[in-house]
Amino acid sequence: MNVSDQSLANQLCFALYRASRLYIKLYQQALQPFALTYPQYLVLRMLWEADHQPLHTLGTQLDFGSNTLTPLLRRMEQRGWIQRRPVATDRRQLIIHLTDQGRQAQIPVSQAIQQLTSQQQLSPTEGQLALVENQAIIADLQHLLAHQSFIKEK
Amino acid sequence: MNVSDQSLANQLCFALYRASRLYIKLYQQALQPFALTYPQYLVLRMLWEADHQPLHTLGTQLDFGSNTLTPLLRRMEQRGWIQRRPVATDRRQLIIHLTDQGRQAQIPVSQAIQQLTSQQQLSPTEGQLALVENQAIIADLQHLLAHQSFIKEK
DNA sequence: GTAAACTAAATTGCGCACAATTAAACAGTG
DNA sequence: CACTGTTTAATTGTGCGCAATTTAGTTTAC
Repeated sequence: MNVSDQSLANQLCFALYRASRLYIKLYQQALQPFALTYPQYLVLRMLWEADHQPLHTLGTQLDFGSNTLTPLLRRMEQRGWIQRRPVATDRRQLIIHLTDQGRQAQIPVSQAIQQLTSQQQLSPTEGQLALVENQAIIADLQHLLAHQSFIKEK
Repeated sequence: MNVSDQSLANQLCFALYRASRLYIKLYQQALQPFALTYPQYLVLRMLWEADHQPLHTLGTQLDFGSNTLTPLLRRMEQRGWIQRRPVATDRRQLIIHLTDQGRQAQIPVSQAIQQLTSQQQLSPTEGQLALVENQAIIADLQHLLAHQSFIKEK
């Protein structure tokens, strides 16, 4: 963006911030009966897709560091969704895998989400467009932030 | 959205979540020299626009409750950006107004933000489009959430 | 083979977000 | 005036996010 677009960036950042919080609030309504939070649901979805992932891999996909994931996964283990297992070959790593409870939650949790998201009035076409636009923003910001931290090291 | 769009909603929610976090991370880089956080910057911008606002009004505009604003404003007062004054006519209310430091920060803070956001490669046209799309999502979600809480009360 | 560089998880500390509750003050009604 | 309902801020408790650091383990270079 060029120099005259302060206001656009401000509006866009704020819109993303509000939209994200509202969307998560909607998801939390569906997740509340399961005592799951949105970030925990994200972890479950990753594991439903591919079980037995190292903590590090989950972090890469969700853009979470160990400082976020370690306590989050501890809570999820306490509540019986997952288990955390050390790796024999590399004792730094931790493999996360689903419990039976975690696996069996997939269908009812997905249904609860669907029950709410299906009530959205937004057309799928507009949703698709928003998705593409926001992914472009993500790519742009990732590039910019990577470049910034490169500058900082100098 | 219709029932077949679980995956779209999931992707959209996650994209908003990631984009929001990345954008805020960019803003925090600009705000760090001033020891300001992004939500604190939002409050400052509201007050630069219109000083002497009640806590409640700030909360409405930013979609924050008193449970978020009360400690946030306390920290901002401690750091000299604002002052919190009781109202004579209604002792429940609290008027927030800028200090000299808070007023004088407008130009340097805005410049620091501009310095970073101007480096975005995203075209203003695309930014505009994303803004419009996301505002539609916000409106949709607000409507849906308001309706949901109406159901809950029954 | 071992010192240095690297990698991964955990820890620490702070500041949000937000649900739920409490407490205080105000406004309207009979 | 007392009563009821509403509005507003504050409080409490939980769970992220994330910068910065620490600890432990592994790989690489010499």
